[in-house]
Amino acid sequence: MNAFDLGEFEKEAQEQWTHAFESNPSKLEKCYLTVAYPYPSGAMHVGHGRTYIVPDVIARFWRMRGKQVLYPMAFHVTGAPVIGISKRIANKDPKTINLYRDLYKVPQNVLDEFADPLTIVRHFASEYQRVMTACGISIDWRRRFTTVDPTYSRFIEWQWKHLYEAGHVIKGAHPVRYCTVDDNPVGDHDLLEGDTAEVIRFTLVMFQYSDAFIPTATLRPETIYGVTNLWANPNVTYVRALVDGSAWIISKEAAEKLALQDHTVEIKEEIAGRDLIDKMVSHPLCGNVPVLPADFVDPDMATGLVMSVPAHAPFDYIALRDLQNAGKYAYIKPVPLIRVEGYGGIPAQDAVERAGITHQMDNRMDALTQEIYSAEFSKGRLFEKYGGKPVRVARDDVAVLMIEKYGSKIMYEFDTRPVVCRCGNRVKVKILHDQWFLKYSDPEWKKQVSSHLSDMALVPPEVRLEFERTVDWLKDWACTRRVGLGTRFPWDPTQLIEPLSDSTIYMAYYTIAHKIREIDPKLLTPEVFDYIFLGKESADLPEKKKLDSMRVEFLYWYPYNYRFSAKDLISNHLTFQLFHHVAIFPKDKLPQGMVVFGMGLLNGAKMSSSKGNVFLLEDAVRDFGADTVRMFLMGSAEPWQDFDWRNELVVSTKKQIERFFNTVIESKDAAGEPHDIDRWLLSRLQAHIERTTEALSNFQTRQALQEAYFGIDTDLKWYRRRLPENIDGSRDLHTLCSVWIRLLAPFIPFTAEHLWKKIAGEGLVSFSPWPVADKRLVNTRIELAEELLSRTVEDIESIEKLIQITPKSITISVAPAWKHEIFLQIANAHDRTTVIKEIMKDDTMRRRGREATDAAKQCTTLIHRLPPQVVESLAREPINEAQVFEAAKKFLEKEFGVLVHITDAESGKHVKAATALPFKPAIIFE
RNA sequence: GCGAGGGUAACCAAGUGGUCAACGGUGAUCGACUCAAGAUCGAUUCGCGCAGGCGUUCGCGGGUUCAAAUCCCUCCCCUCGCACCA
Repeated sequence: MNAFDLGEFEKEAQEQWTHAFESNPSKLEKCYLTVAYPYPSGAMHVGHGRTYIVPDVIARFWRMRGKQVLYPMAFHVTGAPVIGISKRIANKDPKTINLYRDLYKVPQNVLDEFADPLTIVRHFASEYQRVMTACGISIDWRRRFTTVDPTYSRFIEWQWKHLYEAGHVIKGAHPVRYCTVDDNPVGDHDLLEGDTAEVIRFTLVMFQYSDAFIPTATLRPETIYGVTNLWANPNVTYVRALVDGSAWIISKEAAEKLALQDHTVEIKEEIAGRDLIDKMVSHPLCGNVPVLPADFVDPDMATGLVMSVPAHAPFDYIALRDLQNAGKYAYIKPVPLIRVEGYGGIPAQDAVERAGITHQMDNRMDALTQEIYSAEFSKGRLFEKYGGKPVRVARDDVAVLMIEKYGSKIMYEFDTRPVVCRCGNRVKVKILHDQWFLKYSDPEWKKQVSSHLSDMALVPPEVRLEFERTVDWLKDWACTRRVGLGTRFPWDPTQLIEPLSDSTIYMAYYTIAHKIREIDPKLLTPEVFDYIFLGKESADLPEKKKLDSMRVEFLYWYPYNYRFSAKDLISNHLTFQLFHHVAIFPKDKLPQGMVVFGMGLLNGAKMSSSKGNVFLLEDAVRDFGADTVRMFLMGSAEPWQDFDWRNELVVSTKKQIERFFNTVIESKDAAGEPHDIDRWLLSRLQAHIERTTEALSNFQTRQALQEAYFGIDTDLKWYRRRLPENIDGSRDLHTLCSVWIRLLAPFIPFTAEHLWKKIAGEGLVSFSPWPVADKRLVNTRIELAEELLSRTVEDIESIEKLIQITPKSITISVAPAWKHEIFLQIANAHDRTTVIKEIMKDDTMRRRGREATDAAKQCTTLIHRLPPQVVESLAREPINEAQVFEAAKKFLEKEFGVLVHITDAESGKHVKAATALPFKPAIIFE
């Protein structure tokens, strides 16, 4: 059967591969590759395909190079997303139903089961395995697990015991975005609006108002000395509430918020905003000030009341000025308290007037506020009578003073609003207690990670800086959750370990996953894992024999050689796993390298499941064949670059595979005697082998394909052109095919497996030895001769096209010996600018005069234009050009259909002959 | 805003001082084969040129150099990350 049928090849190979990639410790050197396991909440698209195919190509490459390769896979099912999905499906949310039923093509009877979240991940996990297998990904499936397996939970508990004992896990309180309807913290992806909002810490300044307090929130407590009034919104209903037992006047919204931030709040009565206007309030640091009306005061911002510092806040300045322009409160004057370079006595006035702002609603107001805020913070200094400290110092000092002496409290609030939950409710800030953290901020821990990072191999090298910044920047990570799937947190079983935190050292678990299943989870105490992973002996270990065999696995495989993952995981997962590894494992078991992937585009637009802009991997395999999908994904971009899936390109990739297939089928039985051109072909092949090997060693899948496919294909074109008439390919083509199939086997394993059977008879190409370049077959003489010939052919073609006449004959005039001498001298010269003078010192050259200097100049230009390797070879050993052309005379005459003469330029009469240079003969049309 | 990466001909993309008018691939045009279509093969694809050449190009502008897509500076634009989420 010689037909090109990818589907047939796939069936053939799958039968032989069933258990082929199961990998056990052996005498061979190991190579352990791991990729971030998927969260199977939907169908795989071609972007996922690339994520798993890249490591597979690398795995297949190293396997052929004789290493014991481990490439395992598992499924991450802990976390909350699937819970939301199952709820939405149960509630018949049309968008979700559409996604799962129509796009992911989940059968209705399965969809009905999706009310149970675990069913969803189980369903898609088996789909993943099926499609990965269809793509030919060489995974050891015996080691498959999910993160809710009881044995895995025991492993996580063991890990956390160590983290805890090392002081990396701490308990604290923490302000979070919170939805009171869902009764849960709100993540970025759960926000309808306000995803850029940050939680800011405000100081509440407590103004005395008769028997109650009016708290105003500020970021600038030091400006208390310049307060001239408070602002209240006359159209808002405020409340009088008992907050921690004392009476506060605040907005209704504020009462609700404060109740979430460690305060007991009891609303007593409502107070109309207008009833507060013109009332006097006081604070020990600013004395008595009035409450003034302002429509801009937002009851949903902090306490709903604010203090006014017109000298330093542009908003306050304009609001006051507007009231005064209406003839009111003329007695109030801005009170400056900060001196700052670049501004006059009243900075807010200065800035507003300079910007020409006349109106409260001017959209430059925010920028102006920010400008003054920054200027005063970085360069401002309080007046002597207020202590004379720089603002950056005074701000904290005054805040502390207020909290200690004047009853101030802290209130958390967003910097921009509104912030709205997916459920439609306004998000608030809540202080969460009993929240546990991984202390990634710990400088000592960071230092260990940095130090290890500097020893790691990172691909591509540019990501190193990003990793370093991430390690610096990481803060404490909240590592427990209240909802979702996962392992219970050992010190508070009401909480779960957060899903990113349980996925940090699972690469070690793969080494034992297929064996630990045989042990009752109840027996898996921390001591058991201490033995397997750390070699710590202890009494009464169960199932010692099994443990020993797991210890052997771990010691053989670990540490992993490379971890593959998309670049968006640098700032969390990829860095987290380094923290956890350095915390748990000894130095010789720490990760050795990481490869970071780019993103996937579909026809130029970002791939996104939620937007429906995806091409399902299964459909791609069905429509184009697994090898086509693989070769396209590997060849269209290097792994770390973004790739763009476009059907038209995929179609042409399939044609390329077919061309390769046909070439091998046609050539594999060639038996002719080899000619010089065969020697050329094999010589070139050695370079392709070398460069493909180097590219794959560096994870450059695209570069490797350029060499292994297009490089060889181009050579074959020249080869066929040069083959003497009536002569078939030689038996060397068989050698070439054998090499070519193996070079392409990591990329298109199905086709390769099929062809290998045809050419080698038995054995799997997946386990056959990777080709090694044979130096003895490299023949630079022949390569140089062909280079000269093809360049000359190109020249003749371009002249022929230009002058548009059919010549009767073509004469090729090779350069005379003395020009070769000049060429050599220049090529070997250290300083090419002075070499011409050196040449002209020679008598015979000087006698040639101008002719010689011109030739020297032309040679210099030519040398710059030729590839350095060519110049180098020529300099080492010049070739006999006349001989090369004589040998190719028949070929040239066939190519151009006219008589071809070869002459020495000196003996030719034609003026053109004088232009002959080494490696660039004169061409004369007659 | 902060951090990282990037802008190359119709499109994708290689290329980090002279091998560069710029690899390779797509698309397009022409030609061969064919009754025809498809597939396949060959040629062309910045401008000019009836002799292998010249001119102008690598986000914009400026600089360094005998020589710049490549090094330096200003600016413009794009992508990714900025966390309690996989």
